[in-house]
Amino acid sequence: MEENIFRKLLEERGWRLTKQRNAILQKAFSYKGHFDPESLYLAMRGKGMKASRASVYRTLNLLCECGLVEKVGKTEQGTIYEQSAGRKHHDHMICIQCGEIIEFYSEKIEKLQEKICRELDFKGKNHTLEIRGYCRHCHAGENGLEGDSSHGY
Amino acid sequence: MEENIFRKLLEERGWRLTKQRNAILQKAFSYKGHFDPESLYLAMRGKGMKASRASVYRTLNLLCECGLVEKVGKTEQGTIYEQSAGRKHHDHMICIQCGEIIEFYSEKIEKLQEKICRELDFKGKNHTLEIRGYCRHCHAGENGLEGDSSHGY
DNA sequence: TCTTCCATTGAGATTGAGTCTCAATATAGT
DNA sequence: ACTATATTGAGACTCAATCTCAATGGAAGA
Repeated sequence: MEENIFRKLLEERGWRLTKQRNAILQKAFSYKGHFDPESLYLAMRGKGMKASRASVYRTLNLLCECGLVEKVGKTEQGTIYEQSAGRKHHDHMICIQCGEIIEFYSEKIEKLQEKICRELDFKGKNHTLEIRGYCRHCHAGENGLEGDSSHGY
Repeated sequence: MEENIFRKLLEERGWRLTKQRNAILQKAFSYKGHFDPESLYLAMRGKGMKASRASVYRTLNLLCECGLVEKVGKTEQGTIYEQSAGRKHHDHMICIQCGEIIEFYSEKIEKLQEKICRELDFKGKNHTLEIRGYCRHCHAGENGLEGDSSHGY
């Protein structure tokens, strides 16, 4: 039961595992992939478990500090989170048509980043690599119409 | 004079090069590096050239569509832009202590991304790679205290 | 030049994510 | 149970960004 991991991590920092925090925790981990605070909040209202918007945001921040959850990025619709406990690091492709998010991982890219950090004397803590474009389903039939081939794509 | 390039691009789309648009254009291009809409707006108020906040946001969106300017990313303080006309694509390191932004470019990383896109049948349009951490000046003297070495850094 | 038409502007209202406030409530330790 | 402290939640607040709509202004024709 992962709740115990949470409790331990929380207690190490002198935090309490309250009903609300636990509920938010459970809900966050019920998502296999990505989620945003507002959806999580609304989804919880539906069920018996409820917590205020303020608590949802507060708790998500705590979970981030614990390293159980992490911010993937900011979009027009707000911050996107995902659970990170036990998950391997990965990067994202985002379809700008349908919004699909595809995860990928490249050992080579990771290594190259480390190399560049060393070269520039930068102490990297984390990073995000986000490729925006059209997914398999959305670029079917298009003839590469508009724009911006300046990046070599 | 780059203004002519702008005018041509605007006219191609049936847009007018108004005083305000031109002023915003000039101001945006006066930045060598990154800028945000609010700063640009405030900086303009100071000078003779002025435009409303609404026009600044509207015009920056137009400039993005033209490809003259591009969104680098979203931060707590809002969207960061940079001019992209004539500039080579590059990625960013951001110091989470002092906010310094370091630009870098890696041909190898670019190529790897293209390869991964092909493999996953994803039509990449653009991307952002952002490494967060501590710059040369800010990590001096630290002993790698807190956190998150899970990414290999 | 005058007039009509339509794009553009700007002040302020509005939205929406996220944070803050603070009184009420819950919990831990004694 | 009592006290001290942590937490909660409703709603106020902040701030970026967009929207509204009356007023402005430039372009093209009469």
